[in-house]
Amino acid sequence: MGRAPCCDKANVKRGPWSPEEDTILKNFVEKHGTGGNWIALPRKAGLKRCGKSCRLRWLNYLRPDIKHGDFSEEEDSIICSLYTSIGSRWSIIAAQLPGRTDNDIKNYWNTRLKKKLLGKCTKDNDNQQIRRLLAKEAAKGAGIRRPYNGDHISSETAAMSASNTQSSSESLTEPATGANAMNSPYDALETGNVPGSSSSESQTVGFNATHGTSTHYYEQGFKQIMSQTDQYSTLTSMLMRLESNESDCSTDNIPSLGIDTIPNEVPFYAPTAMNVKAEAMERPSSDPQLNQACNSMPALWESCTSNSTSGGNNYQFSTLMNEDTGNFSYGLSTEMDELILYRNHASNGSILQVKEEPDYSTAAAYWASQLAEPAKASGFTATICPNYSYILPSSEGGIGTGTTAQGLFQEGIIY
DNA sequence: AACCCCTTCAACCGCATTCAC
DNA sequence: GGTGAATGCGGTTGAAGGGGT
Repeated sequence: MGRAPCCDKANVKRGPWSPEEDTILKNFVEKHGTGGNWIALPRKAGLKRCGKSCRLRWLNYLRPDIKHGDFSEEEDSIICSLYTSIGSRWSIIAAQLPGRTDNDIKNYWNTRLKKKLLGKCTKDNDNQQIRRLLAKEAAKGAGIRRPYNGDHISSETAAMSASNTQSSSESLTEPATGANAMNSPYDALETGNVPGSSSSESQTVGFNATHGTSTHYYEQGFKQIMSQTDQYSTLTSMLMRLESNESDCSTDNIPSLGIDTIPNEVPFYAPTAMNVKAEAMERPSSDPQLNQACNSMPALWESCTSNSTSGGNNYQFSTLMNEDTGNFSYGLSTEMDELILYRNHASNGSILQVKEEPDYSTAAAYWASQLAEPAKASGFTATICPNYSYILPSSEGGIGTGTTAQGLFQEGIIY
């Protein structure tokens, strides 16, 4: 049996609101407020409307601070940026655009903005291009970075939902400051002026958390890392999805969580310059250049992957491609990065079994001694990755979020 | 003038979440 | 803690209007 209707459908008017109805509703709400009860409001106001309909009419049309009319370039950028970061969470996006309603923004995106971006794409590679355009549109606008920096991950949902109360969280539109500030991620890419890349800042990479459970561990670890990225909110939502399905996080079940579809979705290409795509662990790759790299180092690859799945020192050899530049970089990630990935390989299958301390020094040394030269010899450029994340395919057990190159680069090991 | 197609956007619907008891 | 009601949210629908033929 379905849910009981909220009102008597036979006795309520539906369809467009008349000016008279608007006047009645507007006068009533301005005089009495909503009384905290939309269901009872139409009866009190003398309207033959469903309470939900009244609420919608008021919120989307009648309330005094509604802004009608065309969207500005800045608003476009904000929408692009947030859509790229968090997807179709229109109420959160609307909270960043005073006077705009979620319905407005949703309609605007679906009918115009998306087409505007698509119009710039060629027919052959729309998906690739729209991602890049989104990233670039987003990078143009509003300095939206690190949207939830400083908040406990578990409180993200609340912070997002309570969109009007941001006292404890950083405003979405407030530009990043301090070591994390960056005019545009593209700037960093072009200039090599990587935040946190100086020697004095290199020690900030690592994880200071003391560890109880993996949840605590990656909350702390990811918070620290992702506070330096544009992708914090994206990854947070991803992690929360996994957290909510903890008991199902076996290797076999990862695909059922839908995680392996994420890389194809626009929202998971956050508005960074990098759009780094992970090709790691997916051999053979569709990319010949990547295959060449992998094939030139089979022993290393096997060594790394076998170590990774053993539950021991989980160093992961990764080959990352920067979609914007076409350059490749090599990385070596430690357990922090593969928390999601490798917890599935733990002998008992428990996600709580993770190594406590990611060891970037060792990882970096390993890179330097074992991987850097072969990488160089293969003719690949190690691209500086100031802030990035990557998403691994599920073929080897799930997804991971990467900080490998960042850690290594900040250690000053790479070139 | 009539018809068709397309775009826009207000409104609806059903589900999820929150709230009150 | 459980339950039902209220609210919030995002996807979808369909009426209205504009432009082209």
